[in-house]
This record gives sequence, structure tokens and C-alpha cells, in this order.
Amino acid sequence: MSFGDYLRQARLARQQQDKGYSLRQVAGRVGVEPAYLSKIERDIFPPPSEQMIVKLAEDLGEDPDVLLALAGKLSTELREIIVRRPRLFAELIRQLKDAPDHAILRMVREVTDGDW
Amino acid sequence: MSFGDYLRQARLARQQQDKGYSLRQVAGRVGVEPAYLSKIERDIFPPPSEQMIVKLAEDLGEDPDVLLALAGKLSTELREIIVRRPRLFAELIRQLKDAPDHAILRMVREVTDGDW
DNA sequence: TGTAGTGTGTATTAAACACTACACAAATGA
DNA sequence: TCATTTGTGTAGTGTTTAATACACACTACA
Repeated sequence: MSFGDYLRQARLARQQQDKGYSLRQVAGRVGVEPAYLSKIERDIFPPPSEQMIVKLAEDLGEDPDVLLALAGKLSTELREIIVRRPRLFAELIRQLKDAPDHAILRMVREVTDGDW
Repeated sequence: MSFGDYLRQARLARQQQDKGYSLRQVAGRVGVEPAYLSKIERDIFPPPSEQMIVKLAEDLGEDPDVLLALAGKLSTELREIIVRRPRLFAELIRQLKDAPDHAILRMVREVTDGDW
């Protein structure tokens, strides 16, 4: 699913329970033009800045990291961590490129002690 | 070490063995202005585009992924992979944020069968 | 039937980005 | 000593980004 599709779906789902999640209202709270958000939801405009993604995630009650991943971005927080150990991260990345999902799952479980 | 420092060090190391790695010559092969490369090496200008980073890595015989990580960037290749499984990646990221180096090392070894 | 709220199309723009052009001073080498 | 090569400073530029402004059409409903 694309970033825009995910966003629209999340907003509409929210709107069903809770009135107050029209495009205009969300745009208003997040602080952008409705027309702009509309185009993002339809993937006419690319995913917005990290700041705006985080604000959208907060407003919609979604996981910011999922939204960022869908947008193909890293949070600045993670970016800083990676810059501190580039060789280690480069190797991880190289493995990730070829790893099947179950291998990544295993890697995550390895660190989380399986509680995921 | 910063992106610029790493770049300059790599170029100078190369220049010692192999004449032909002056700032001008590298800039010439990579296709940018020497003054621009100079400023990048001194961290006056931020790391350049992904394309240029990859060209520099090729010319200097360095690992492009390390250079990209130092620059705080994702390769487009990896970005595409992440977009395909955002939830899985988001969880991995969340763990990475808190994981100490040895835990990440363990994850990498888990996938690489220890040959790193 | 009009009015309030919904989403969308077109046009425009300020600032940031990713560099280039060119001149210059210091060191190197013949 | 003169030409070359080295790296660097200043100034400027085309393109892209990240949006805004505003008008418009459709739907619901009172």
C-alpha cells in the first residue's frame, strides 16, 4: 500500500468512529492546506516532511515509524544513530537487502527476546 | 568521523600508493567542480546527492553503503525494500534505536552465519 | 432551495538545494 | 625561475522542494 492510500484509509477509519476527521479538520490541526493534504492522500504529491508525517501520525493515532517507513524515510533520531556506527549499519543493510522476511523477523526476535 | 573527514582520508590514502588521486583529478572523474569537492571534504557543504556519493565510492574503492550511512542517507535500493514491508522495518528500527552495538552485531551474525 | 461541509483543480511562490565559474595563493618540480 | 599543480575563497545560478491561495463542484440535510 502506498503512503497516500495508507493515510486516507487511516483517516477514514478514524472518521467512522469519531466525527472530526474530515480532510479539512485534520489539515487544520496539522497546519497545512486541505488541498495539499488531499493531493498527498492521492499520491499526486510525494510524502511530506518528517515533521508533518509525525504530526499526522499523532493526530491519526498511527505509528510514526510505520508512516516514515512507508514514505521511505528515516527519522532524524535514527539517522543520528546510524551516522555514529556507519560500518556496522552498512553491513546490516547489506544483509537486509537479500534477507527474506522470516530472517528479519528472526533478527528482531533475537533482540526483543521474542516478545513481538 | 564525519563524512568529509572520511572522504579526504580515503582519498589521501589512495593518493599515497597511486598518483592520480588529487582533489582535481577525483573531481574531474566524478564530474564535479574541485572547489565543490573541497568544501565537501571539509564539511563546509553537506554530503552530496546519492549518485555522487556512489560515484565517489567507486572512484576511491570505498564501500558505498558506509559512505551513505556516514551521510545519513538510505540508498534508493534499500528505500524501495523498506517501503515494501514498512511494519516489519518499523519494528526493527524501534529495536535498533535502543540496541547496543553487540546486539546488532549478534543480529548481523545471525544472518551472515558469523562470517563477518 | 439554499447553505454548510465535503474534497479537488489550477496557478503560484519562497526558500532550500546542489551545484558552477573563476580568481587566487601556496607548494612542487624541471 | 618559471610553469604547473595543488587546494581554496567568493559569488552566483538553475532546479527542485514544499508548500500556499483561492476558486470550484459535489453531497447532505434542514
